Amino acid sequence: MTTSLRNIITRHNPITLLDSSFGPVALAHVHQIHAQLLVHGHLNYPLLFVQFLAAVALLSPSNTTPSSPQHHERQLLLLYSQRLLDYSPHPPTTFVLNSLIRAHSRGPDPAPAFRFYRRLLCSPDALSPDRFTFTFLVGSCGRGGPSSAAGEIAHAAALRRGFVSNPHVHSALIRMYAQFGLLDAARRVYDELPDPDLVSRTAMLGAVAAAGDIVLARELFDSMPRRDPIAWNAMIAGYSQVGRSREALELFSSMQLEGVRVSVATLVSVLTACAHLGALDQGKWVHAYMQRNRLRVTVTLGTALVDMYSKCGDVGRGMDVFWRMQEKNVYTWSTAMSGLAMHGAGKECLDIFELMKEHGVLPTGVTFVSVLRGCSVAGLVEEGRRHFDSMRDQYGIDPWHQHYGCMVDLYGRAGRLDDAVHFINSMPIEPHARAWGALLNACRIYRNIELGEYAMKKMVEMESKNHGAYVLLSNIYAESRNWGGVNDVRESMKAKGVRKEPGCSVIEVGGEVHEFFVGDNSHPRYREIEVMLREISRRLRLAGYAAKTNAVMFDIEDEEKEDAVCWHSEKLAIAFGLIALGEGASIRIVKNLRVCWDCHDATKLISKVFQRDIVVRDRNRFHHFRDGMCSCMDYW
DNA sequence: TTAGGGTTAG
Repeated sequence: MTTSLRNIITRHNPITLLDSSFGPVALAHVHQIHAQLLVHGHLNYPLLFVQFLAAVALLSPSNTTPSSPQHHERQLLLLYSQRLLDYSPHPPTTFVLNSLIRAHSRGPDPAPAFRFYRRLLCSPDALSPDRFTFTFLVGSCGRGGPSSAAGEIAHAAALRRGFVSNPHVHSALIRMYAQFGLLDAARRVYDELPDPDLVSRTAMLGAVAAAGDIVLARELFDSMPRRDPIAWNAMIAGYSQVGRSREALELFSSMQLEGVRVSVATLVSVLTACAHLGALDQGKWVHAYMQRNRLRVTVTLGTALVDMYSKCGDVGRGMDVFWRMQEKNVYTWSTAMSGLAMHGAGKECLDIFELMKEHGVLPTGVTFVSVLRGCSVAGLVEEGRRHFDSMRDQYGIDPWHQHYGCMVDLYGRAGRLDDAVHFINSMPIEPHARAWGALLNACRIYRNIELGEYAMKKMVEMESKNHGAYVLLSNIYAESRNWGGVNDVRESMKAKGVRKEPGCSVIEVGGEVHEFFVGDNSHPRYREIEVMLREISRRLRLAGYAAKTNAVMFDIEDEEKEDAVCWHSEKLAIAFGLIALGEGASIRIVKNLRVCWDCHDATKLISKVFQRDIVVRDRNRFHHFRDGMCSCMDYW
């Protein structure tokens, strides 16, 4: 081809219209462009033919939700590019096959990528795979299926042909083994290079966050000769993923102090940390930062924002964000549903579920956890049963332990204890401790000692050190003033060396997170807190409240009952909130355990006597206290 | 003409 002809073709090249920066391309466009190329005879030129094929193939890779219209479209584009290859007048080149391997590498199944790899090896023109081939081929492994065999084959081939030290292949291998959870294998690859580059170091750091070894991850981070924004993100994400949320936020502060560029990925991890901590002020700050810097609200970022608002107690604002989001995926819908269920808005949760289905989004197992919780908090037993049955019948999802647990909870909360027991007995899988736990909680609500003892026995058989079982049973006895029973539980805990997880409540004041443990006097403003606690007791007593000392049995080791009630971590946090927050500001607490009856009653009364809205997130759900009432209607 | 690391729901 002469240079002038090439220029003309390039200038009017319709293939450039397939560039992904033009946004989604419909198959119809591809047909049009194909027709044009044919009419003008452009496809006779191998270069343009190859360019066209590669462009079509590259339109397809993306993580679309199976069965979504976009997914279908992309599958058709993949088929289209394969047809082009099959009917090509030109022999395939490594570039063309690389393009197809890459196109398949983003999908859930590495098999088609390997098909094209074999085609490359068996080509009559004796083509050889190159560094690009292995980057894509390795990248296709690790996402789908439990088998790491394909990945090992790709690794071996890359090794044989000497491509492992290519930085792209090297980092792809580390990431692949990390995705299989094979940390040792990732480490061996990492150690093969004497001086891995920043990308490989970050991949290794990510592999060590994912495996939960946060200390080693931090060592890797600190030992990096140089760090770019992605390395910072990886470390922040690591903290966030293992629940070390405070460290995540601290590192985010350092990142800003050092003037490192903040990206969407950073903010997603920061929002996750805020959601975990219940740090609404900091979460709001991130939202404002996004608006100030006009950051594009991607699906992931928007979803993280919805989650943050819901988990920080402001589900209304979370739903505002949700409705404004242009693009929603199954994560977004499930997050919103989970938030609504957590706040007791079961009916709304189910409405969103219907809307999601109308939008053609396929629910996952996680979605159904929210659906069933929504039914549970709304007391919709039959509807819950229908949804549970539809999981397998309509969507081919085998229920997980969690779904069975939700069903027991659903029957139990509705007072249908017999149905709950029957459900457990008819489970096709071995009932797990949580299922018995849900039954035990129902026995607490409905004060069924006999069944409660049985559920507890089953629960302890499975998890002998599950302190939750002991606490629940102890409460059942205490509620019925069966002090002998309470004592037995206490002795049995001591004998088995079971310790109750210490209660911890967190409250955010002025963007700072304050943490309180049971009987904790380490806070710098403890003196004032103590005075406020006395004031609370005085005013509650005036209002006719007597502490329910039986709930003290939560604190198995504490002998001073009356005092201990006052010292539960959420009371400390509430007292601090009353002191440190402005007049009328609502108090938001995040607690690691379930709220006990006494704290629940006391908080209701505090909300009335002090005229304060109090929002408590406990292990399971939210409680909105206002004017002496709680949104859970004493049902949790 | 092709490339690697960080990002969401229970």
